Amino acid sequence: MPRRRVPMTLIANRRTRAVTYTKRKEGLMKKARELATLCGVQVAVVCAGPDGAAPDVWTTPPKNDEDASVIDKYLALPVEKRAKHTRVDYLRELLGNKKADLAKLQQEGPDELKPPKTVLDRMSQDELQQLLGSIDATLQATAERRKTLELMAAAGGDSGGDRRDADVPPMHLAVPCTGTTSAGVQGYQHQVHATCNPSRSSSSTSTPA
Amino acid sequence: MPRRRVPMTLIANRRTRAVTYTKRKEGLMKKARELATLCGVQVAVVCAGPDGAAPDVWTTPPKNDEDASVIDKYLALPVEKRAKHTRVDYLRELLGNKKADLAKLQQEGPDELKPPKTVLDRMSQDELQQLLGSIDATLQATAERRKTLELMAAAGGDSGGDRRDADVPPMHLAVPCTGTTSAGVQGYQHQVHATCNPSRSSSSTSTPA
DNA sequence: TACTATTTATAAGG
DNA sequence: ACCTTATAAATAGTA
Repeated sequence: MPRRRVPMTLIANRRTRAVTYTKRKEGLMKKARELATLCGVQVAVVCAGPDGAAPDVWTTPPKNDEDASVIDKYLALPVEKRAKHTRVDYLRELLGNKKADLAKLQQEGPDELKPPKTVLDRMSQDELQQLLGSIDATLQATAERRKTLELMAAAGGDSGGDRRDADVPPMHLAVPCTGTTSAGVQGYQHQVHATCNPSRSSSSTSTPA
Repeated sequence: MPRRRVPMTLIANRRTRAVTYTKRKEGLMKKARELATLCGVQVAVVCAGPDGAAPDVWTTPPKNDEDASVIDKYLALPVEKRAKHTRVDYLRELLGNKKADLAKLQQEGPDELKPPKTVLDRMSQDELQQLLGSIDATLQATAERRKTLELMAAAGGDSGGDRRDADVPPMHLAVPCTGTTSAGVQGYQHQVHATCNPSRSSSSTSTPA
C-alpha cells in the first residue's frame, strides 16, 4: 500500500511475493491478536506455508491455566514433538481414550463412525497434522468459551441482560489467516472421500527455505 | 487507530466492542483475501461470533470447480442449511459414507476409532458446527494444495528449481480471523479428555521465505 | 450506517 | 535479511 498502489493480482516475482507473504502474514497475525484482545474473542489463524510445509497456525491463547484441556496440552508441545503424534492412534488418544468411561456411550451408535477413521487413516502425515491444528484450535476455543460461560453464570446468569458496560466479553475465533480456519497440506496421496478422484503428489516433511 | 490511539485491552463498552468487532473482522477478512490473492495462497479465517452464534468462517475459494470436493460443496451450502447438518450422522456423511468402498479399509483397525465418535456425540451443535468449519477449511486447503502440486508437476516437475519469476505460487492458509483456524463454541457440557493436565498454549509454525 | 482525522500497514529502496 | 520512508489502508470517534 505504500510507494505504489499494488495491483490485486498474484505477484509475479517470486522474491517479492515471498517478502510480501511474510510481511502480510505478520500483519494478519497482529490484526488477529488485536481483535482477540480488544474484543475478548477467540481468534485463530492458520497459514499453509508457501511450499506446503508445516502450516502456520496461531490461536488465541487460553486465559485460564486450570481449564487447559488435552488440546491445550497438545498445543503446548514443541512443534517437533507434535509431528510425531500425527498418526491416527495418537489422534484417538488426543480425542479421548478413556474406554471405560466411553463404554456406556458406545451403545448409542455401534459401528457407525468408522468412515471417519478410514478417512483419517488415508490421510498423509501432513494432512493429519493440519487437521489436528484445526481441531485443536476449535476445541481450545470451545474450552475457552465454556470457561467464559461459567464465569458469566457465576457472576450472575444474565442471559438477556442489558447492562451497558463492563460486561462479559463475547466470543470470537478467527483465522485471519486470516479468518477462516484450515490448513494447507503438501502431499495428498489418497482421496478424502470416496467420491473424489484420486491423485497424488510428492510428499515430504521438509521445511525448506 | 484513527481519532485516538486505542489501548490494547478489552474494550469495556459493549456496543463499542461490538462495532469494533464487526469492523475489524471485516478488515481481517479483507486482509486474508488480499494475502491469498497476492501470494497465491490458501487462506482461511474462522471467527466465532460474539455470542457463540454460528462461527464466521472464510476460506480461499476453490479455483477449479471441477475439483470441488464434498467439502467444497458443503462450504457452498447457504449458512442456514449448514446449520441443519451439524449432527454426527451428517458429519459422517460429509466425511464419506460409501460403505461399500470403505469396507476394505475397515479391516485395518476394527473398532479402534469409536472414542472420537463418542466425543463427537457429546458435543453440542455449535461445537460440531465449529469443528466442521475447521475441518472443512483444512480439507479444502488440502484439496487446493493437491491441485497446485498437480499443476506444478504438469508444468514440469521442478522441485529445487530456481527460476526467478512467474513461477508456481506458494501455498498459504490463514485464518486471520481473523486468522487462524478453529472456532469458538458456546456450550461445553462435557470434557473432551480425561487424561490431560492443564496448561496453556498458543502455537505458531512459521515457514517463511 | 456514513464520514473523517489519524493511526497502521507496508511497497520500494537502502 | 533487516531498517527506513513515503504512501495506501484501516479504523475510533463522531454525526
